[in-house]
Amino acid sequence: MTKPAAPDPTLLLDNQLCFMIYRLQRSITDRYRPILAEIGLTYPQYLVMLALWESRRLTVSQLGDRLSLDSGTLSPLLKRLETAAFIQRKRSTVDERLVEISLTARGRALRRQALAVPPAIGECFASSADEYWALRHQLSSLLERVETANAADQAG
Amino acid sequence: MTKPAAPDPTLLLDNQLCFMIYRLQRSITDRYRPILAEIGLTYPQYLVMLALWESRRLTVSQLGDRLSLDSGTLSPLLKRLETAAFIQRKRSTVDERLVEISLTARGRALRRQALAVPPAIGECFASSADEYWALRHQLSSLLERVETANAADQAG
DNA sequence: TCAATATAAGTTGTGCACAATCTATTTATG
DNA sequence: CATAAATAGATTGTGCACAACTTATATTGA
Repeated sequence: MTKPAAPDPTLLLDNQLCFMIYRLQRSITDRYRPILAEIGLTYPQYLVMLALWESRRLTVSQLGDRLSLDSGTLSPLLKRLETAAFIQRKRSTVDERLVEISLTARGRALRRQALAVPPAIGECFASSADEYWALRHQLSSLLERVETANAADQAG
Repeated sequence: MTKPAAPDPTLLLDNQLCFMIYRLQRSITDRYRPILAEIGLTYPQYLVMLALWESRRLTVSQLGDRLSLDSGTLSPLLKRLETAAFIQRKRSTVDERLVEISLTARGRALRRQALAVPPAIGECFASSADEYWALRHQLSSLLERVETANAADQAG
């Protein structure tokens, strides 16, 4: 008779909140993928476009701050959005280190189509407004705790 | 005087729960990265090892079911774990389509070191047991809703 | 003024994720 | 039994993420 492989519950996969959030994130991306594909975007590209529809004109590092992404991720992503003619990149004349990202006419026009995305996703996140706000609150405090812990590690 | 760029709140980045979960997932991975690096694992590799510490022996597709990953992701990942001598792969003699993944001595030994991971992550997920279980419940019902919606799309 | 430092963006290399395809094996069916 | 269909796993190609490095420009301060 052999001992059970993992008697200690601390390492059980299903006890890990991180595993739940890992699956949740991929599930959500799965849900967005076919809907965003219809308007020619991936999920990270959609987030960039959301940021630009709010701000029209951002430097690469401002976008990075907004989305918590570095130039190693953004540079090639933005190149693809430029190839798709949704955005323009222009060196700033004031400070030639900066590259300013702005929407093209096609990028601005895409916003009308994107308005159909949230309804198409449906109510799978929350079945009521109350639930939505409760969840939003929980997730935001969880996010803050993790980011604070990370920042503390960075410093200490 | 120009109109605000995004008067419609449905496309505001910060109103998207998905964006919160996207950042949360990356924040959590950031938190695990340095801790797991000390025992020579990435975060997805850690999840695979957790599954194997529970089951000792799994086929590639059983692992895929457990983690919701396909062979396109698992094959190269398992190859890296094999190179690191944490796991072994062996063709099943009963059904030669199957590849059985099992732990090496080194892989089993790694479990003792991994026991230090959850304490090292600390209490950034929940500050109390009650909060932990509440969060776990919320996330699991959210996950189920999204997966159900995805499955419904698949069918319909 | 001009050398040290800092900042912005891009590049390179590694490792997931996932779609699409391929090969080998097994099971189902005529 | 022979062939069609299904299944398991690997491979290829694309697109993030992120670390480490490079180049160009700006800022600083001796």
